[in-house]
Amino acid sequence: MRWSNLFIPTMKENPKEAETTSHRLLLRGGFITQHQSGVYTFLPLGWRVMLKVQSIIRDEMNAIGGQELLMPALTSGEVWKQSGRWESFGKDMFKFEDRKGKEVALAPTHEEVISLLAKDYLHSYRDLPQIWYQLQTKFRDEPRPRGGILRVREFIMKDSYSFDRDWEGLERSYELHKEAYTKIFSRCGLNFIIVEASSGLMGGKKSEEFMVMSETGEDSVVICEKCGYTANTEVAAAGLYERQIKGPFDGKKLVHTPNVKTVEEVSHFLNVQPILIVKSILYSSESGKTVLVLIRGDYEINEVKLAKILGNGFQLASFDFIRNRFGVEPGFLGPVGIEVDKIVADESIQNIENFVAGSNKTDYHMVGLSVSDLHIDEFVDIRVIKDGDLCPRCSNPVRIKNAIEVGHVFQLGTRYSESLEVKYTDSDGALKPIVMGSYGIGVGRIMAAAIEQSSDEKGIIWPYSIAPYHVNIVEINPNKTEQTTKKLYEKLLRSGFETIWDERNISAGFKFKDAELIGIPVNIVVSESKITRDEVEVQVRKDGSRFDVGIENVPETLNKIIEDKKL
RNA sequence: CGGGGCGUAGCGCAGCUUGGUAGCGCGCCUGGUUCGGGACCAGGAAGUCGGAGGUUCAAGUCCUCUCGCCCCGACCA
Repeated sequence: MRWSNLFIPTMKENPKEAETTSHRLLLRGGFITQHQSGVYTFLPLGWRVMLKVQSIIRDEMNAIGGQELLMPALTSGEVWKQSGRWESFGKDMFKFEDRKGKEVALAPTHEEVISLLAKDYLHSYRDLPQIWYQLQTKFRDEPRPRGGILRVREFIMKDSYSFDRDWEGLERSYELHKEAYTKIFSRCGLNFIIVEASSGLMGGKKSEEFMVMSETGEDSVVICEKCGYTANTEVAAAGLYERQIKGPFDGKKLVHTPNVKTVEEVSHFLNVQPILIVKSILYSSESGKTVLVLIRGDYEINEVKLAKILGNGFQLASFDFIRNRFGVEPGFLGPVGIEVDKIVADESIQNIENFVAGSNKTDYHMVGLSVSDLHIDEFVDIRVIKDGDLCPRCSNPVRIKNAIEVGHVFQLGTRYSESLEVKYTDSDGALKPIVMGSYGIGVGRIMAAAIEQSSDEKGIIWPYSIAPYHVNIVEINPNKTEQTTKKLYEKLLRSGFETIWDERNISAGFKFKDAELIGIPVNIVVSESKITRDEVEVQVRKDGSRFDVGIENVPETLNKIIEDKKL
């Protein structure tokens, strides 16, 4: 298409609301525009990228036997109540009433809907396995949308679901998805890693995430460069240093620490490192059971790990609960002499001696304590792994980096088939729950991640596979070279290159800036001087290289450049 | 939900302290000159100053309330 007919509203100046690279460049390049917090319109250029990504996804999903369908976004509240997620999603789900007063919800995901679909149609082991997928808009009322298109409230997701006879079947469907995902993200030009993950609200057993390393990512992952262990820090096991650390205190005693509550405050007040302070954190269950959790002051509690140990139903106790039950201000809670049902301690406590803890008396701490004073029932790993901690597999110090989650695969097992009674008759005549998997890809996140990973100060550098167009013809003197340029343009189209032709009557510099901003992989400069020698200039966006090419040989040369430079 | 910041022309901003006819740059429109790195000259259009209420002779500016957007953090005692 001719640029003068295209709708590409580029901006010279940075919109002030955009901080991350992808957000800024998508807005400036005229790819997206914001409608409200966390809700965007994809403008023609942006939508072309989205369509390309979706096309790659369809391609690879179909290749593993996936069948595309489309479920409703407007769902009945009833189905969520059946699975119990009406409550657990809570405010993250957009819920409202229709005119008859019936509760409905905009689907944040589709496990319930598809499970009920499977329940209606899959009755025999002969119907299994199945892989069904859709590309559809999801709605989640995120407390805080951020990073432009990275965390939004309305977004397009590819979600697929597998239905198998047994766990072995699920394992196969799961592996097929991992292979398909690997191809999808590779074809989209992303560098990614697969990490162990938490299954969170989805429920189920095994789960892994596909992560694109990026400073702007909201997730943090652990990477061991020695043995290759990778995991989301939400679930990463933490290795432990053997060395012992001793405090400076002269015997066990109570010290006056008026209004000194946090680890940081205690550390300053007593002039002792955080590592020598034991934090005491109280969890309580609805039935009134209490567990005191101890952790070293330099660590934080990993709620995911803790939930596995305590079981569901335990929550961080409120300040008032602590005051009423123990008659002490929360900041001075401690293990010595406290009456709780259980005391659980992180393993890291074993490595310290002669340390500080709360005293259960407001405005006082105990110093000079050792592990044997604490009456610990159980030592466990409940800490959030830190940069430099030891790898749980090989004890090499690990690194922690930010990442963007672009895909997530779950082995759901029978989480939904049990609660929604999705059962089939097996060959032995027995009624069994279908074993399910669930697999998601954020389409918009692929687009954003590609930019986070590939851009420069001039603009976006699209991977060829998802670029909105392949080639942009920059025509320097439109009124003098039109006939030749038109021929070139048409030849490129016939050769299969998605081409735009910038014949706008504006200065050359303007065209170059726009071209670089929107990141088309190849620019072809047509100028009067080179035309007289039957040549044009080919510019590669990725590395800035330029070649004078005979006008007749352009398509062949482009194919060669695309291959040589791995665009 | 807690903290911080910002709403003035399509975009980026000034004006608010100390109330007195709404401004700048870019973009847009018309005409002309340019034409390989966001051109130049001349002329022009465009703003309920986020919204409501109040104080005042007079409010973009002061007061109250409210809506929206961005960033940081979310029970770690």
